[in-house]
Amino acid sequence: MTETIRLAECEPLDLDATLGCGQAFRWQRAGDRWEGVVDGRFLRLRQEGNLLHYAGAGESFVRHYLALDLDFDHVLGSIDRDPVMRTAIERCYGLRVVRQPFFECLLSYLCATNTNIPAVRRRVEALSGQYGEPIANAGQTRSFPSPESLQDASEADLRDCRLGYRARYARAAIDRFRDDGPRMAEIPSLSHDEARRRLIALPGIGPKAADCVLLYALGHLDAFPVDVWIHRILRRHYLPELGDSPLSPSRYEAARAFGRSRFGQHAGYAQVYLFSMRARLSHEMGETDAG
DNA sequence: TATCATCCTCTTGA
DNA sequence: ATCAAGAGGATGA
Repeated sequence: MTETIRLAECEPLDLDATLGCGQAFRWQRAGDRWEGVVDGRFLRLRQEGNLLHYAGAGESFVRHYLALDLDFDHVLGSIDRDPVMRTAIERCYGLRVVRQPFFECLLSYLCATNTNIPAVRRRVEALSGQYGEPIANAGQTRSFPSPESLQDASEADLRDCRLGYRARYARAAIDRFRDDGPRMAEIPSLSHDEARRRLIALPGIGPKAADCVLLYALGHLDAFPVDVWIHRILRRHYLPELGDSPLSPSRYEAARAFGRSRFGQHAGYAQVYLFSMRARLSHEMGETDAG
């Protein structure tokens, strides 16, 4: 660790919660620090109270990735609307939504359908190991591959990276980046609704994955992804009328709309805080946390 | 328009 | 040790 950021009073951070909550898949705890790859850089981070030690990138890169510029108390204040949320905020205060690279985030959440967090991590690591670029002074660690680096990967190759039936969708999505690159590159600059439509139009990307990309990569903090955990929590604490039938498209939309209207322009932060409390907030029938 | 079976990998429990 | 059951979203019938 070569450099240090002294976190100001208005820049609260809980690094463990932020990197360990399952929003980004390449972080690993190594003793008292975290190691991960972001946008081709091998980052090492360690938090010691209000000191954030870092190496592998410049201060502005680290600040931007961790969204230290965010008006944090304003954001949390805006979602602090009920006792459940208040508890989540108290337990995870300093948890932040990081700013992930678009393509990596898209493929990661394509790999995250119908599966759990550890499996996604293995897929992302396999893709990086096979097709990513080496990084100076990072040992065997490689970057997450670009669309260009993945052009040579066949569907079978992607299956070898444990994608399973998702390999076909991943291959087709990568093809879109090759064949329609400029249009894909527009997505980050579009409005929430328009970007969402374009994302859902991609093979293997449905409403949930699209909402994750909107929130974790495109900066739409009002996105509210609903996975089974959020669905359980909403059912238990907010919307008992959701019942316990599976999450159909209409039910998904109802849950999403509820989250967005209740928590407002930073609903995505509410989602992340609720998700981080999933074990405590959803104990209905001995469910175990898969991630 | 809404359900429902299918896809695959991994974990858990028998 | 081996294997069946189950978890988890997108798709297409």
